[in-house]
Amino acid sequence: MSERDYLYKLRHSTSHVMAQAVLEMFPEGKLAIGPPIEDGFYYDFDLPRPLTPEDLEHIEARMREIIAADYPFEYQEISEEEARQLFADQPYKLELIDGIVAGGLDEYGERLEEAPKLSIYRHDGFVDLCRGPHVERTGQINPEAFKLLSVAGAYWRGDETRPMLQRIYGTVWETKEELDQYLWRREEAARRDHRRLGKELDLFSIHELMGPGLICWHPKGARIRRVIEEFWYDQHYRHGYEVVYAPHIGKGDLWNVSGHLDFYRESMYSPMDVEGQEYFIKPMNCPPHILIYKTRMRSYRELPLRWAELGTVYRYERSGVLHGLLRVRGFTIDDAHIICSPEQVEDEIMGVYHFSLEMLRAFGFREFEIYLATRPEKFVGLPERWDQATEALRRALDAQGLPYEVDEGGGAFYGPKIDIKIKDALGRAWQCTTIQFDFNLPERFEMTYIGEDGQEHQPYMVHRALLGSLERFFGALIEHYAGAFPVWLAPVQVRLIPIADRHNAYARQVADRLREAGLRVEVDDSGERMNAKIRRAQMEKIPYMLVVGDREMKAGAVAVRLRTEEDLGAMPVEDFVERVQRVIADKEGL
RNA sequence: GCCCACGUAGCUCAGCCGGUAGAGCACACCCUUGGUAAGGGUGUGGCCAUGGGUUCAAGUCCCAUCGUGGGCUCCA
Repeated sequence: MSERDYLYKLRHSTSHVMAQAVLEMFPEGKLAIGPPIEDGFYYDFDLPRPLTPEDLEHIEARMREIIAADYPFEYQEISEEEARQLFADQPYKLELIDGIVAGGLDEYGERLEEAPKLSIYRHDGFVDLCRGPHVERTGQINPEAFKLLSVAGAYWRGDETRPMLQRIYGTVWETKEELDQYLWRREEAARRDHRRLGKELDLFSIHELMGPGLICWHPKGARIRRVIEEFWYDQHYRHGYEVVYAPHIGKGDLWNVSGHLDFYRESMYSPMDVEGQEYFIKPMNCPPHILIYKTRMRSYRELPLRWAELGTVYRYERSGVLHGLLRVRGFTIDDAHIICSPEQVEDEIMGVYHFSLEMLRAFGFREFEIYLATRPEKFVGLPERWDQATEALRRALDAQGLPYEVDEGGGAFYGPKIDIKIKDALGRAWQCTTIQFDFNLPERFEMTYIGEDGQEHQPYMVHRALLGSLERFFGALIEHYAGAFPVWLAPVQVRLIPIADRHNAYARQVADRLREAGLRVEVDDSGERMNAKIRRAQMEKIPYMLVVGDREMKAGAVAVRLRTEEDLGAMPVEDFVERVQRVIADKEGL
């Protein structure tokens, strides 16, 4: 959203109107910042007491009065002195002024490009330090088209060592219709929330008794996981990978060599004592893969080695960050490590990137956010190697021709990376694919291979996950399809619905035939009426409902109803099998 | 971890100003055998998250803990 956009101005202006209303309620309140954001705006305040939902109603009501009064927004450039005087009792504003004057920092603490300039916006009695731009008058805000949504805690400048402020989120649009549409979108997103669908569709559960962030996969969720895993193994063998398996715990010495105890300890669980030795649950899969590499002398002729593992790891995550399947404490990475020569690394990166998009597309994802994350402040390895590696990643991205953003300083301490994200139902982006260079481990484990020249060389190592983790990817899949999985993934593909009990035997006979053809089938022989059976199958989002009664029994047929409510009428069982097998092979359609 | 809110039957939720717990769905049994989204009846089911406190009396008020949700910070 550009600063020139009307919506940007509208949201920014609404945020000021809200701040005025809040300050009138709490004259001693302190203002932090209040920018427009995607779909709305927020404003951070330091207030004498927590806000309640009722407060939001009062604030909204007062905002409507301010809007109705149609005050003009007035822009004014001021000197540093004037600014300091004006905001003398607003410590956060003073800090902002310090930033702008001293370092040319904007309200987020980011460096400003243009020369620092102090300006304010006024309307009615309210003044705010602000670059603008704004709409001309408060009356331009449609009182029917805004809504305050929630109050949340937020650290001043996003720094957890600074004070916790109260943030009010709001949304505003040009028309009431647009607001209603937005609110409807939010409700729709909540309806397809993977946590809700996971319960409704009996896919997975999380238990207080088990521990937060630990997932139990139910039979139906596990069915889907198995399909994903089988497809994944198949694709990896096709792409020249080998599969390896490694233990889930390892001695402290291993994690010392790898550097995890130095760099990653805060994400690792406390050690367990085994005969006086410390063992740790693995937070990553790389070290054992390297041990496999080091079991013998390696020749350049073997490279590249591509070793994959669906490796389950456990990481400590702060309790507040856990989120359904998307952020958990135990998860299975669809991991692989590519060990290759420096000359091979660019092709390997290219190959992984291509493979990744192929994989994500197979699961129906079409929109991605792609990032190239570069060297962070804290890093290991030589800067020249970083540059070289970053360039290799950049060339791979350019070759594919998809738009990407550069995340400056967002790389891991051991190497630059490419990340691919997909979005969840509420618009939050979640990382799936990550392709990262690793300058650290080959060094630490003294990995070598014998080159064409008969000398020892250190190989390059690329660490990559395509789906990210099976848990997170499953969560994204659930939301993406709102639980109506494509046929190849659906835990139950076909439900047989006998009209009366006398059709049960025929239904079972058909089910046997379908199972023989490799389909996942269930017979609903509950004593319910057909309508109830259909309703139940419909709510379970089963792709095919096969109704069988006297007519079908006589004809050796099935009456096919799709979950889209389309009725295909009766067809011979073999025709149905053929249709479904085609749909499964296509990975789409019904 | 931090801020705020929440935690009542397997699920979704009522439960007033403190006076000993309720609905729908699900589940079990009985009747019904019905052609494309809920047939009817009967019944089972609750340590009101956990532990303290206030009170004659706590699902209800207070505190702590655990868990969940919305955010912040951090990550696959």
